[in-house]
Amino acid sequence: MRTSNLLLATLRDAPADAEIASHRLMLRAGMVRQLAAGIYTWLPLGLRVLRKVETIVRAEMDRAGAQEVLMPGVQPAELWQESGRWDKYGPELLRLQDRHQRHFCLGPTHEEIITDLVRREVRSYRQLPVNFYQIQNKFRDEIRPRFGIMRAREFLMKDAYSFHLNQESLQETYDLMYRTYSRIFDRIGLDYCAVLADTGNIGGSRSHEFHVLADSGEDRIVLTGKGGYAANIELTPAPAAGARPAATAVMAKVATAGKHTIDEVCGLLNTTPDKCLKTLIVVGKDGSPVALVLRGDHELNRVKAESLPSVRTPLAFAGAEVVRTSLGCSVGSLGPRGLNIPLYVDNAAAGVADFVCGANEEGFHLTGVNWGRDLAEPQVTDLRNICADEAAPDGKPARIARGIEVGHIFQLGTKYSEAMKAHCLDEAGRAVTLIMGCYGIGVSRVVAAAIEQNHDERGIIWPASIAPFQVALVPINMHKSERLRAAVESLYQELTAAGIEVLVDDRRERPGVMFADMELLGIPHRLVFSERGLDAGTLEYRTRRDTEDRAVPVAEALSFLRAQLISV
RNA sequence: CGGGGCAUAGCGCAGCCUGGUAGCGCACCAGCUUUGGGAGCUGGCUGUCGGGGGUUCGAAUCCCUCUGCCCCGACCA
Repeated sequence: MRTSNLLLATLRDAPADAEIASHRLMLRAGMVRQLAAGIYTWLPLGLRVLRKVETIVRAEMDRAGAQEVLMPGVQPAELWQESGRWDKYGPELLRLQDRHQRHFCLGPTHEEIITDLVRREVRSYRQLPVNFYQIQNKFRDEIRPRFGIMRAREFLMKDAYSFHLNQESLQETYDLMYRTYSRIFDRIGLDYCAVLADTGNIGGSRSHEFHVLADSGEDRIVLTGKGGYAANIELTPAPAAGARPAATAVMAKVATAGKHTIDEVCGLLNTTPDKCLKTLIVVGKDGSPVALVLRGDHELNRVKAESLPSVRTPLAFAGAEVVRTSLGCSVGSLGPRGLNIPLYVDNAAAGVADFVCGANEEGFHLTGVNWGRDLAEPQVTDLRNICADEAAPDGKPARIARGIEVGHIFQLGTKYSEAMKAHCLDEAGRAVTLIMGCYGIGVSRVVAAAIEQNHDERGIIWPASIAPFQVALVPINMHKSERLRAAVESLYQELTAAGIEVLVDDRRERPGVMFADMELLGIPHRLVFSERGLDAGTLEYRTRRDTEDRAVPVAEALSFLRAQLISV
């Protein structure tokens, strides 16, 4: 490819609203352009990368015996009503009507469609197990699309669905997919890990997420080292508290006017957050408030809270108004003592003696409060996120890292097959409900995640596996030298014939501009042509990560590059 | 959805408070000079100032309204 024939839409400045590195760089490098909130056009350069990821994913899925299909993006409401998700999915499901006022949605995922297909086409156990996959755009009307391609509303996903006669068969395919995903992310060359995960909206039992480790990740994962515990923090149990110390203080009410935050109250009362309890009011199943009590230095875990029977899903905090009218004071003065609403207390909060908490009276807190003496022994549960260095379930200290979820595999069980009556006959001729697994990879997100993990101040540094081009040829002042033009052209033909993807910068630009653009694009290898070099019979070579040039004899350029392409 | 912010040329921004008929940098086009790390000079193009309504002799500027985009959203519970 020649830059004269490529939409090289590089920008010196990124739009002001691009927050994270991958978003800025994808815009600056001319990979994508935003059309609407969370909706992007892929430009030629970006599409090359996206296709690279897709190709690797497809090859490994095929290798694992999965069969590719392509399902519709627009899906009839009937199937979603049949599975029960038409009502449960919520506003993330973009619904629309056709000219006959029939209801449809844009597919955020395809369990219903594949289950419908399989119940029609698969009749016998002899056809099982099967695993169908597709690589297709999905649409999820996210509350808040952000970070560019990372959390877009329309995005490219590989989704696969497997069907089985029994749990053992599902487990086999699940394990195979686990290995396949590992191969995929190994091949792409990302620093990733697989962790135990919550099943969320899709449903099912066992599941693993694959995370690319990066500080900009929206998820937090708990790790205890190689081969140890690895899970999303959402479902990592926090360790139980030790025995509660004996009460020593006398309960007292103190004026704390104007002090609402844990830190403010600690400052005033000369204590620390771990001696304070905070009381969060969330919306209950029936709409009435429910109190959750945590230690002042701990964080509420959303998934754990949502698993409480009397808490409404999705978790929502009660509004300030509701709190004031139903509980008689503002949120900064709440405490568990004397609250006559359902009260759930975190393990750690239940283990504190002589604690500080709000008095449920505007401008007052209580000190020296003790469970079982000043208020009833609490109903104890695990409500919080585990903290760094606390004991993980395997007993080792937890390390907490940030991750970008790029893959997720689930054992769905019979959630969809039962609701949609997907059966087939077993060896004895009995109708058996199929058992399902499902396996997703955010293909477009992988592109963004790769950039998050591989960039510097000058631009993107692509892993070779997904770079849009392997080699950039940069001629200096080519318009002045026919000899130089001929040398570039000759090597370009030679490399192309050898199957190497080359981008020749044939623009009549100054060297600085070409260097800067090629580095922004993140092309792994660069060869610079100059009159000076040709006089010496050499080209200058450097990789995207180098800062020094190496002289390479023109005649050896091809063999040299071949060797480099293998080693890098 | 709640809270906040922004909307002026392709991108980044100023002008708005205090109303007087739109500007800067980059990009783009032409020419000349340059040519090893985002060149210099000269000349040029580019705007329904997000849409609609109102106030006014006059609105980018003040008021109302709609739309779009962005940020934040337990840790004040």
